[in-house]
Amino acid sequence: MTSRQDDIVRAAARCIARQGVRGLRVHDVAAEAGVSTSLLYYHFADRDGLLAATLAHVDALVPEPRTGTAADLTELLLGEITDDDAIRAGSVAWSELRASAAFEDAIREPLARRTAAWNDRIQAALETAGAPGDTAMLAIALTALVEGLTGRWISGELTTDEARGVLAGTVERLVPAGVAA
Amino acid sequence: MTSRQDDIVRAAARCIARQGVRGLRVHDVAAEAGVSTSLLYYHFADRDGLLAATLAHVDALVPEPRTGTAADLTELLLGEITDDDAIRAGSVAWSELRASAAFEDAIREPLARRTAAWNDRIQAALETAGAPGDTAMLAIALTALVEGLTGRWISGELTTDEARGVLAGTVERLVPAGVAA
DNA sequence: AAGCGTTGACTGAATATTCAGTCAGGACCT
DNA sequence: AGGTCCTGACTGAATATTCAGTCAACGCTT
Repeated sequence: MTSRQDDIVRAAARCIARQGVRGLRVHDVAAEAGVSTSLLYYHFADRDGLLAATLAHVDALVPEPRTGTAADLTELLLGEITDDDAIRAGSVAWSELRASAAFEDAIREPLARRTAAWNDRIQAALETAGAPGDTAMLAIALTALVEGLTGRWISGELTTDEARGVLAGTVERLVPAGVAA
Repeated sequence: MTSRQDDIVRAAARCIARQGVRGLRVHDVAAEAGVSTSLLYYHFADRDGLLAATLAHVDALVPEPRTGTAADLTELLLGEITDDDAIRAGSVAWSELRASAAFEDAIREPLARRTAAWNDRIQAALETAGAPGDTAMLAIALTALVEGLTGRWISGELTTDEARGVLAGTVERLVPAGVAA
């Protein structure tokens, strides 16, 4: 991956955050990267190839799951919903990918892989915290809850604070009090 | 609404279930309905008009919120995730709309209205059931959880039974045992 | 060092494709 | 005849894709 390819892929990621996968225009990507449209076709086979490279790039950006400590759990989850622009852009892209997965087989596998990693990370945090019961199930529920709240958040139905409040309140109810300390 | 209009609207709904709102092509709708593209423009002003009629149609299919009884709560929520084709198609469309709302202002308001009605219904069920605490917040959390799980379900990461299992298990944890009885 | 051939990166302009939307008119009714 | 429902053929705008050719840099020869 040359630096120019990298520029293009990063530009594509920004465009996706703004317009969604299906709103992605090669012309826009070229403009965003400050190169000619043709160059995209020099470096990538076609629009789909560019898309694949961009997904791989975004995928690689996510830090590897670390084993969380007890204190991390709530923080880990709340970290997905903040006023940080990069976080919000990531959430928009994620939500877009999630919805697109129903129609485009190509993105299911990477999406599933990342979801699984996220679930594992949350489950590890739950177990470190000594949460009782089926922690695997609980982890899925928590990450799904975050995704659901994120959807409300980015579609403007909940403010950042409201979404965070609901999330924090629910975690408190789901995971016995001592754990969050 | 003539029967032909109805055919078209139903065809559009099927197309949306397959391709999503943003993947909806008027040509495909016409083919699905077995009529010419031109006829769509005879019956509807434009693509957006067709879309609006289709959304209204789908909307009308959803039963009016009734005051739920205690026994209803879990059932009410689980009803969103079943092997019924119509339910699944509705979920796909809903998820698509939710993701699109980040990019298209036009659909935010109707989406928010339906979400609010759904939240109210769940909150009412919670109160009838005598659930303690902030029932408004809990209702939001539960509906958001359903949306999150639905996303996993329609993107193939969870089977119907797995999604239902996680949902049922989480409701049980969130709402004190006696309530579900 | 100066000339020469070659290559990889890149561009502008042209072309191909996709798609919503239009229009003139046909069929069928009353 | 006149209205209603309907169609096939078309258009224009937006978009993706291709292509011929430019340019700077590099190695090789003398």
